[in-house]
Amino acid sequence: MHDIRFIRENPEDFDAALARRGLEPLAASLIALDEERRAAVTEVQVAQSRRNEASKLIGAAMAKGDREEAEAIKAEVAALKDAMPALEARADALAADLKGRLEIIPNLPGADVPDGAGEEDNRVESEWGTKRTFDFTPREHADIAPALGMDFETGARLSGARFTFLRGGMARLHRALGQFMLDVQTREHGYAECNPPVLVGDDAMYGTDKLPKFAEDSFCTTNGRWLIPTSEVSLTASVMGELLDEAALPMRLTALTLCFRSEAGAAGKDTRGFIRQHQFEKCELVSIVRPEDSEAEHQRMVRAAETILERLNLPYRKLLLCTGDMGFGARKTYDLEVWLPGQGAFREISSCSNTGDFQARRMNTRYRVAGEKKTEFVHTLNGSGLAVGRTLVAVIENYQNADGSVTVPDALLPYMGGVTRLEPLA
RNA sequence: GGAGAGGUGGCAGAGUGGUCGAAUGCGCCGCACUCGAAAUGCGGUUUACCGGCAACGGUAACGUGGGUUCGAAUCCCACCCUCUCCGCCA
Repeated sequence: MHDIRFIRENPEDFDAALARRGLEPLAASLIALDEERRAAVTEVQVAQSRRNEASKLIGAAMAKGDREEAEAIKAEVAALKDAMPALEARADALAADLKGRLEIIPNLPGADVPDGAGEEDNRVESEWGTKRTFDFTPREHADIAPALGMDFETGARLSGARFTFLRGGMARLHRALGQFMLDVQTREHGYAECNPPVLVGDDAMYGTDKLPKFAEDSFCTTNGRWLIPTSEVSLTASVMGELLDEAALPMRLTALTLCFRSEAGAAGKDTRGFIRQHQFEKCELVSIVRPEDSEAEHQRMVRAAETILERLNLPYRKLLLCTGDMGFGARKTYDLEVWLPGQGAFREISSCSNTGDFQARRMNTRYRVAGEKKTEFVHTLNGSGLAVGRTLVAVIENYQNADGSVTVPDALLPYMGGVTRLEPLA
C-alpha cells in the first residue's frame, strides 16, 4: 500500500517509478481525489465538533436544572444531525475510493533494480557450481521419476492435473529435503522455526498483498478462508497490527508448509512433471527488520537460500529481476535458478524479495524506535529457502545415473535412513 | 456444537448514560534530593487522521460492525476472540 502523503509530496518521483514498471502516471488523479477526501473529512469534523460542543452545553444545562435551555439546544443539534450522515457517507466513499485505487498499485522498484520489460531483461549476477558432464544423455525428471515413485497418474486420478502422488524412496527423499532445509535455516541462519496455519483469513492475505488483486490465484474454502499460496502469508501476517519493540528486530521466521496455488494464469504451462503443482511444499524465510537494515537483510536471505543449493551441490545462478518481471509487492527481487541437465535449462527454485514497508503499511505493523516516541513501519522480506518440489526435481536430474537410478546427495544421507540411491522399481 | 463468564492504555485493573481518552498501581522517561546508586518526592508517558511553518487546535478509537440517544467505554443487536464446564473427536 502506498503512502498518499509520499505521493502528495513527491508526485514526480512516484510517477517516474511507476513508469519504470510500465504504468501510466497516477499521482495527479490520486492527489485530486485525496484533496476532495480531506475537504470532506474536515467538513465532517467541523460538524462533529459543533455537535459535541452543544451536547456538553446540554449536559451543563441539565446539571443546573435548566430544562428549558437544554431543550432549546437539543432542537438546534437535531438540525445539525440531519445533515451529518450525508457528509459522513461522502467522506467514507471518497476514502474507500482512494484506498481502492492505492491498493492495486504495485510497489515501486528500488533505485538499483534494472529497467526492463520482462524476464529477458533480468540481470545475471552470479553463477555457482560446475555443471556435471554425463557419459550418457541425461533425461528429464518426468521421464526418470515415475519408476522411482513419482506417480503422476494416481495424483491426477485423485485430484486432477497438477497433483502428484509420491511413493516410497521418492516420498522419503522429498521429506529429507524439507527437513534438511529447515535444519539449515534454523540452526545455521538463525531463523525461528514455526508451524503456522495454512488456512488464513482475508486480513492475512490482504496484508501480504495477495488480495484484492490476486484472489483468483489462490484457493478459497466455502467458509471464507484462504489456502495459503506461500507461508510468507502466515509468517509475515503473524505480526499484523502489532507495535513491536525495536529490540525484537530483526525477527527471522521460517516454516516448512504446504502451499496451494490455482495456477489460473498458467494454463498449459509446465503441465508435464513436478515443476508447477497446485499443492507443493516450501521452506519459507521471512524477515521483519528496521528500514535501515532491509538491504543487508535481503543479501543475507539470498545467501541463506544459496546455501541449500551449495550443500546439495546443485549448480545455480542468481538473477536480479528487472522492473518488468518483479512481483506486485516487491521493490527488489533476486531469483535463484537451478540447473536442470535433463531440460538443459535453468529453472527458478527460489525468489527472495524485499517489500520495504509496502506490506507493513497494509498490515499496520510498526515498531517503536528505542528511546523515542515515534513509531515507524517495519520492512518485510520473504524468500524461498527453498521450494522443496523443485529441489527434488533438481536432485533427480543432477544425480541421475544411466540405469535410471538416482544417487542420494551426501547432505541428505543423515535423513535417508541408510538409503543411498533410489532404484527403479522394475 | 451447547451453557456460562469475559474482552478497557506497554502490563495489571477501576469505571455501568454527560467536562472519561479514561481512576489507581506497575513499568518507562525527565527533574529534585544524593559523591553516586537505592529509596523518596514532583512532573510526564496511547494511536491514527484533519488543519497549522510552529505553538497548538480539532476528530476518531475502550474486541469488530451496526443501532438507540442531544450525548455511549457505559444501553440494545449481530459477529469475532479468550476462559470455564458439557458434548464430540484426530
